[in-house]
Amino acid sequence: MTSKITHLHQSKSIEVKPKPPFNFDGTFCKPSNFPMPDHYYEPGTYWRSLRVNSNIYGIKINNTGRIDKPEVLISVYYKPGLINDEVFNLIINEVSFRFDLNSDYSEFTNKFHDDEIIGSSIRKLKGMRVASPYSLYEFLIVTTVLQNTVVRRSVQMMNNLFNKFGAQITFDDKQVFAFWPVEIINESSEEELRNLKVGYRAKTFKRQAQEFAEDRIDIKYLRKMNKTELRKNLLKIYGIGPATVQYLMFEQFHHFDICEYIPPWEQKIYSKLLFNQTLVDTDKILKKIKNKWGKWHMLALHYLFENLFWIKNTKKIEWLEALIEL
DNA sequence: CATCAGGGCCCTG
DNA sequence: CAGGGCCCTGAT
Repeated sequence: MTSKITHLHQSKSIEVKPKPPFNFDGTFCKPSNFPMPDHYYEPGTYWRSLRVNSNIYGIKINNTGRIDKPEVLISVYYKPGLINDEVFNLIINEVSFRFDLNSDYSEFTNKFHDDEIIGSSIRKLKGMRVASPYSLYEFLIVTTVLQNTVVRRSVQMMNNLFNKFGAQITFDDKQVFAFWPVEIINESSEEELRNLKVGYRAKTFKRQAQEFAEDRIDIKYLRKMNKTELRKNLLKIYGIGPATVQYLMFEQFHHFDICEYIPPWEQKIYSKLLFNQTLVDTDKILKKIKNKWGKWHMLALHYLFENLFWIKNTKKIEWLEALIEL
């Protein structure tokens, strides 16, 4: 509850050149995601907190290039003494990985530039990366608060967690929350967590924190695994089922061809977007996306999905409003 | 007022 | 492999 704010004054920057095409705003702003207090975005600039082991850094990313001539300036803000070349490089590499800056999306965007369904999404978001700014542990917090509830409550749970366990930092005139270290949850009681209105998820948080605290999850190892192994190992983690494992493999590990399951909410949206119907059987949806977009089918859905929410930001989409409750 | 579903997953039989 | 239970909250 103590709202101690850490100021980060010093910074070090580096230019990074992603492979073209690269869409800055599509990469750093995901309108379909629910609001999180850990970052701040405005067109062309993105600020967020980043926890590396027991230290917290501020990250600012500026767009200094264009879609076909990409360049970003990544600045790392730190407390005196908490940076050296090794840590700086680690942070830059990690940020590059999480936002998938080093991948080449040109084959995909060229191939489907004029596709009847995703063509307009590609033309608008060409070079948008599949990005997840979180560590694996942090991502599991997000997916857990999403489970079996409405978005409004997910937001409430997330804010309660940040207020109780998070740290606040300010840098470059922006103030954001940072995630807590695993140990804090591991040392808290389930009752303490339940007081944050997370319900039965308290148990999930405890079990997951324990698995991470005991070093039973090796992210380096997971990143090297093939899809089958990865999936099998992720499913071993408590609280991860078919829906979460798919989000993980896609957003965190950048596998673009692993759609085996369509959650009910997305089923409604894809029924409309792909068939212009209210509810189409998930098997039929799966068959169609694999048939049309092959090894890119999940990426294709992402372009379609995010573009829909970009449009929603500027104009009202009646059928979508009905599917999104406040 | 009561009931229920909501962007799943675990556990049991 | 199907189905009940789980915390809570807004909608009905």
